[in-house]
Amino acid sequence: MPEGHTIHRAAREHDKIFSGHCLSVTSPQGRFANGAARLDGQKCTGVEAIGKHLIYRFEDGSLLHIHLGLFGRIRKHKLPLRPARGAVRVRMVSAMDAIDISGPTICETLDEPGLLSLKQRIGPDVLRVDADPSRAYQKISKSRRAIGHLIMDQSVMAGIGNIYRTEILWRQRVHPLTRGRDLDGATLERIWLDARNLLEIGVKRNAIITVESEKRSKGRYRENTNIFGKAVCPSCDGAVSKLEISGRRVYLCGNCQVLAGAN
DNA sequence: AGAGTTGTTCAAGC
DNA sequence: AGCTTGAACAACTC
Repeated sequence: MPEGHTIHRAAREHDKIFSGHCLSVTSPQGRFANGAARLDGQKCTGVEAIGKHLIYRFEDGSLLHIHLGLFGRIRKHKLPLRPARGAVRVRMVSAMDAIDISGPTICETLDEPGLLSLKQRIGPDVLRVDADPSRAYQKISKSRRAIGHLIMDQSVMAGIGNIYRTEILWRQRVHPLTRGRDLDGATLERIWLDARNLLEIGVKRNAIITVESEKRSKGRYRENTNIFGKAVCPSCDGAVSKLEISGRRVYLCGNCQVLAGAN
């Protein structure tokens, strides 16, 4: 489920509803919720997203570290609560609100040094105001690997997942197989800014929306993309082709996206 | 029912 | 060293 926007949206929402409140923290399915018992009954002091990682802080200094992986989900519930449905690993309940977390690949308590090492191995996060994109630009311009790989590599820059990768490169007319070192600084900056722009829209809308003029459909959240999962390029009407990069599918338009520096 | 998936890490081999 | 590949894991949808 999650690209970076999902996690940042959750962090903002959970910070609002949980900060300053005592939480009941339980682990209905036991497995995985390493250290959860120690958090039970404590006051939450803040929630933060770092790339696709979520950090909940508690008053005794404990940190709960969550990564949803490919299948993890967070569901918000109304009180009174019903018993957890499905494989819920952690449930957090305040006087007003509750969430269930299912399927995380990481669910553990962390100390400050652990958080520091997490922050150090993650690249600048496009959704964080304290991000330093030049760290990403430097890595990319030294690499001969495909830009389609690099922008989704969380140690290069954090937040982009498989759908945004396709959409950003199409919007910026960059061929996903272009080597990092063959892209100029201006292009890298366009990629960064577009990523931030799109993910921020994702946070607000709770959906991946990458098309320019979207009619605000009432009711349901709906994903709306240009070429991800599409057969025809909306810009030139040419056929969309498919590639695999970093083991995941990438869509591209061979007319619109230029392979720079091929030689 | 079985394949597919908005992710990541690790190990082994080149 | 850097890059690639494959496996493992997770929970749900169609």
